[in-house]
Amino acid sequence: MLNERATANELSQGAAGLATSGFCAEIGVTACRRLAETAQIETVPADKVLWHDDAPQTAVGIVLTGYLRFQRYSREGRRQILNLTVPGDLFGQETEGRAGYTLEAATEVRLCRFDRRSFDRLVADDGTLRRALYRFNAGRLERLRWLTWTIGALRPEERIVAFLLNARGFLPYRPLPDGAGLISLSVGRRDIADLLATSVETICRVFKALERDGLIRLLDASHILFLDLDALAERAGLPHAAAPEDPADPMTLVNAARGGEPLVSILPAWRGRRPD
Amino acid sequence: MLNERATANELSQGAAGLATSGFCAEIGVTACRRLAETAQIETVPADKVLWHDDAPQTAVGIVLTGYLRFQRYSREGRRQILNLTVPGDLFGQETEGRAGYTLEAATEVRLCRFDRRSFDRLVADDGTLRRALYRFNAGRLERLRWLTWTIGALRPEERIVAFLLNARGFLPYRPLPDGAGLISLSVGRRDIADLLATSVETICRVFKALERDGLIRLLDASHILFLDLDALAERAGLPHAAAPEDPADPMTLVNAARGGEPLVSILPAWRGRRPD
DNA sequence: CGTGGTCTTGACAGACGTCAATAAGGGTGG
DNA sequence: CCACCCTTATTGACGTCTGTCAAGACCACG
Repeated sequence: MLNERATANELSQGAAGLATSGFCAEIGVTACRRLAETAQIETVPADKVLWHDDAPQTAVGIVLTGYLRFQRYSREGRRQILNLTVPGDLFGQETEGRAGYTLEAATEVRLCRFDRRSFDRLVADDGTLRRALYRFNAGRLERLRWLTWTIGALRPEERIVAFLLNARGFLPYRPLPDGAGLISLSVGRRDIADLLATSVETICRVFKALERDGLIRLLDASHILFLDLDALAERAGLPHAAAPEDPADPMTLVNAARGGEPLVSILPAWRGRRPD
Repeated sequence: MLNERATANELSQGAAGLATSGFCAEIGVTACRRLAETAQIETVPADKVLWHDDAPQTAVGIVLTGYLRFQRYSREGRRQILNLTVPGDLFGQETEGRAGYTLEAATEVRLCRFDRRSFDRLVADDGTLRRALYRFNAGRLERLRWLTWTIGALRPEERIVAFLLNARGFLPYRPLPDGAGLISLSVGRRDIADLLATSVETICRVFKALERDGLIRLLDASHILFLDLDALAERAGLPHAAAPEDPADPMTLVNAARGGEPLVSILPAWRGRRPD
């Protein structure tokens, strides 16, 4: 694990890597600078537990790259992921987890930690930060609503397709000139399954079915080529073709920040191939 | 529909009817008094639409009695209820509903409306109110987490039982001396089904099964006698018997306020009966 | 080149949603 | 006060979706 003292410069480097609607971009320059004083960049491996209910950690920070899962188990071992913390998101700010929630790294994660005490003090002082926090929480609620609605009102296949579509907002994604797009599923099947309340097997089957129908193309286990976005939206049971990028999608509201994966590298290798 | 100008007195009457953890109790006397100036008590019938996405209503207020449902439909007509607004809850404060949400009365509802403009101004002025708002939103998030987890990680039967148990926190409920309890399901089966992402038929079957096993007793369609709370908790797949009233249950955090139904009236009629 | 983990595929069973018919209330008007 | 009707709840029968189990393929890593 990599620990280092973050200079203000490094932090703003990190912040610069985040897209415009990341939390960092909202809080204003002054707050950002004051936070930087206690910030430290850290890299944690996948599956590391950052926080669970009986360990009142002082973990507050922002995810720079990678993904965290906020989850809870049922007694019979079924797991439900309540939130995917994506690059640009604040994490650990919630004190209210009295139930058995845990916060874990879903992938290797680079994050920027703040001293809890300083953070709280800063929140008390800085109205801009407080307002940003408020807006962030509103976004978090909206995201959870999307998830709940998806799980509750859509069938597994629809869920999975809907997830693929709005994953464009927070997973490494690159639109291609011909209307297609390439996405990188950097989180594992298991996590996707437990987010969408389905099974990894069903995910596989749906993926293959979509490929058979020519809507997507599976390059490898973690790279999918979207061939027909409209047909996908149709299949997801969405009102209409979800707008490619900009609005309407609650998930993208908070996270325009992407994973920062070198998505280009895999592209050339597959570029010329016919869809045979 | 009943419209009247609320005097400060009437409002505090209404507020007095709310239990301690209702939103009203949190905002402090001054804010409460200033709100009362523009408040008006109103009674709306069941199924009345209070708000939907393309009608940017100025509806802000507090539910005094009855229940609101905050919901969204899928294209195929499946509905998911995202939140039950219970007595003591603030409603309408969320501006962020760009998706096709609607807010409707699930039962006949008595509510206390505020002028949106005054309310917003008051929020800007009063720090206490703002903090209460923040806490309220945190509670709302926690409630939604509970729902999501319940839908995602529990099977239909478990969901239904879990719902029954924590409905003690927000539906008319009266604990009985012998450890039993009487609850009034003032919201219809359909709404419960769409909240828990299941069907009314399944709810019926589960109820009957629970009655066969002696865990509950169905007095009539909307009144249930809890006979064995521990066994119910077990059946719900909960870690242990959920505490009767006070803590641990996210749903009760925000709403200790109950429905205010004359629950006593039905009681004597069934009291002496053997469980045959 | 083994080994463990994740992903994929197939076979299978059962839970639960859907459809349809009946029962039970609750309200309204004669 | 009864008859009627319409909504909601209940019960039964049925089919299928999808989760589970088990085996195999595919990587990535050591």
